[in-house]
Amino acid sequence: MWRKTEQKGLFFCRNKADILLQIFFFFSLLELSFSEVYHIISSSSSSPSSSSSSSSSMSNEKKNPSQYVPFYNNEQRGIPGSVFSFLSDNPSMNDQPTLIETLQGSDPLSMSFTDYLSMDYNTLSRAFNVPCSSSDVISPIQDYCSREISAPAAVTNENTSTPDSSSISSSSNDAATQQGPGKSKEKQQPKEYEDGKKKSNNKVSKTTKKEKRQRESRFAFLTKSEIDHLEDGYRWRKYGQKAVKNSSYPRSYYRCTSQKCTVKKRVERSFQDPSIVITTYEGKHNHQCPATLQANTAAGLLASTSSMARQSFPQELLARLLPPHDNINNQCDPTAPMFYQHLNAPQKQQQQQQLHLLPDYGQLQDFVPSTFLPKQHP
DNA sequence: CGGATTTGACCGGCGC
DNA sequence: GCGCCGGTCAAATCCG
Repeated sequence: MWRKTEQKGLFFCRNKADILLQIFFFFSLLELSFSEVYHIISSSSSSPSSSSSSSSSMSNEKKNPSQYVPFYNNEQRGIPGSVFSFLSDNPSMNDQPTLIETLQGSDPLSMSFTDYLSMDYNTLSRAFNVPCSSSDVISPIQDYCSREISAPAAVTNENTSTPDSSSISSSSNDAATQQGPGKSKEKQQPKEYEDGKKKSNNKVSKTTKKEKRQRESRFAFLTKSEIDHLEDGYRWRKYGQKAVKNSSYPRSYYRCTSQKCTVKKRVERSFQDPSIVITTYEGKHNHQCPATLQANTAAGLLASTSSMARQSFPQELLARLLPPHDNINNQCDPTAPMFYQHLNAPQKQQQQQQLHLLPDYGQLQDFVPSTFLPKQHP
């Protein structure tokens, strides 16, 4: 599925913040919150403090956020620092504001990864204490975003100038706002939440629409790809295509094919850089990712209950996902063979063979550099 | 033949 | 009120 896009060169981690954003994006697709992920980590951790934390305690009471948010800067609070240790590899980390401190006024436990994806890139960068050059960050649509979600902003980098790189962007507003000068910003999707209703039944008051509008989560990301419709593990049905003003590339509209799932996405190409695909997701899936389910079933990892299925996957994922410092430090090395696009033919073949031996992680296989994946021992 | 895609028509919001 | 535009519908068409 995503292997197609890998061959075209999909994601490219430029720095730690990019990696984090991609991880966040993945977890957002799983609709996992920090607390859920931390619980998954802690339940498998060998440390006494974390292994003793039970699921019941998690669900029954709301404790200090520092106990559940892995980015909290204090291992003495029971955080499995090794898991997210790459986030604090800076010796002066203790002097830096933690994610919690940075996100003043936010309840980290109540935030999903989707919420974090909606944060400002600078905020994330500060919170994670990762470098973020000024040229990496643009916030051209923050004003628009404020209409819908409290503090989202575009998250991307300058890599449109680097041919083989791609960026990941998070925003609650319409990705099309990045395309053209201004015109669309005030007119973005006033009725896109009226999905599935007959036109004759669409007489909904403005206030109702506004309320519904605020409930929907939405984010967009940019991908350098020759393929318009990127596989993300979910099944989509195309229900429309429109020409985009000031762009020679059409915009495609997709709807999740799962029953009662109202998630939609739009796919379009940037008219400024046609090699960039702008994918805008809207809403949250009310079901599991079919690709994940399939992979877990095939690998015999799928538990009988959906809750176990949700946990087993990221639990293993996190153990594999987070690399040692050396790997992280190498992310900025453009020569590092992290993705197919950087591999020569034999390497690509080898990588592809390895991937075929692995469980299908759906979109993760594209988010996570191949070096993060477990090595296959004969 | 059933599901997915295409594509023209239609609707509603918004600016003028 | 009118026209533009984004978003959606649904019949026609395609395809495995």
